[in-house]
Amino acid sequence: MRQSHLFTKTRKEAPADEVAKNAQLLIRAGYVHKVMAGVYAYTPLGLRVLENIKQIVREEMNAVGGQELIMTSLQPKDVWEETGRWSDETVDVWFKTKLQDDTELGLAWSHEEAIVSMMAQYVHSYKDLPISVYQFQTKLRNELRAKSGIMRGREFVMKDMYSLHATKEDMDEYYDKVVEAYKRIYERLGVGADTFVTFASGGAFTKFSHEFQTLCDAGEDVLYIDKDKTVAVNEEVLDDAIAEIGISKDELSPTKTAEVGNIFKFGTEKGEQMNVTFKDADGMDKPIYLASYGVGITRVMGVLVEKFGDDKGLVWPEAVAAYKVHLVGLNLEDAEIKDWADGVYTNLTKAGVEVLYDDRIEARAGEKFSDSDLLGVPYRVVVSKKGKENGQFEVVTRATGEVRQLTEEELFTDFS
RNA sequence: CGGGAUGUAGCAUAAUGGUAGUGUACGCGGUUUGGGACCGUGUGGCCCGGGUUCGAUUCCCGGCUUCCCGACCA
Repeated sequence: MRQSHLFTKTRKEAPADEVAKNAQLLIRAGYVHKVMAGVYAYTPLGLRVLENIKQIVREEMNAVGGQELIMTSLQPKDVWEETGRWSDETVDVWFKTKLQDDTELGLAWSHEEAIVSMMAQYVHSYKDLPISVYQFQTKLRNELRAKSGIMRGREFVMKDMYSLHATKEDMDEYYDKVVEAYKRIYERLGVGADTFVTFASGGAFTKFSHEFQTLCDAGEDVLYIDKDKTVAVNEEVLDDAIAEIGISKDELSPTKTAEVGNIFKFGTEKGEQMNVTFKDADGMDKPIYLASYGVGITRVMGVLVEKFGDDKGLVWPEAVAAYKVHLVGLNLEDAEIKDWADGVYTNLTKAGVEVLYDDRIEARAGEKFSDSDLLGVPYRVVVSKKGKENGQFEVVTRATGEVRQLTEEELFTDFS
């Protein structure tokens, strides 16, 4: 991508109304555009990051047999009434609307009921199970208070997977597999060492529910963690947990974390409420077992910004960066240098390297370097008159600041 | 939803009961050219409604917006 073609521009100052680091940096660098409180558009750079995160999640979900689909944002009322979750008293984040004939509709804040309702048409026998389906969907939640930039919005992208089983054993076994898949996801996203699986709190499903919490100052949760990071307990269940584990509270220290995943087992609850059953080997009707598994894709993006961003701007883990290489062209007013830089860009791209090429002729070096730091692309490769003369490229690793001088051959070996 | 703030140009800000200044960004001209350089010049603005007043961006009332704290958060 030629930077001169990007419609987004970097800016020196963040809007005064953004306090969250993630929103400040993402807006300054041109990855997101704020539309209203808790609602952000993803511009081309931001979308690429989002898609990269999704792809990692997608690969891991596929690896445990998940089949991707996409449900709808418009939800019929009756399906949610079957489980008692249409009521605003029970679910206070509903956006509701009406068809022109006054039929009430809900805008999906989650999809358990939607999935189960759909699956009633496809699941008839124990031979049809298990089934695991997932989607990336925009969830709409009428939060009383949006906050923390893209980490808690009213509209956000979530990966939600649902697994249906004939038996509790099968569900439990699959659930454990997904826990491992989730660990791989966070590992690949670069936050594996800082992410903990904890018992979730609240509701009737506490003991069947787990959260994935990543250390993050901007998070809303508090985890009690021991020195070796082997024990991590959610503050909300602290007293019960330390009693159970037999550990003293003094050995744990509170740390702020952000919830990046939440998984839970419904068991047969939804199947019973919605009368979704299958025939077992004896020909008896049995309610399906259901478990669900969520990852907040946009929130994860925010967490990565919060964790890795520094005073100069964004710092993306290589696995999710919008581009791998930021090719920064200097002295481009010199046609000879420009041709050469263009050639490097073309060849790197042809070699399969994702390159953002700062081909702006009028921008000065200082501005380009500042932009490069702000954009957070993992590797900056400088092409300049100086470099052309000595046949070398300056390669700077954004995260560490490490500087290398590579020949053109080394450059291509390194990056393709 | 309770509490506290907030609203002036694309962005960041200043002053003001008599229609608004600066920085940045943007346009044009010129000098520069490895860390947001400089000179000149130009374009562009008072959240909405009502009230007080000769006159309101300013004061008052209401609304809306955005942010923060709390509550909430399958």
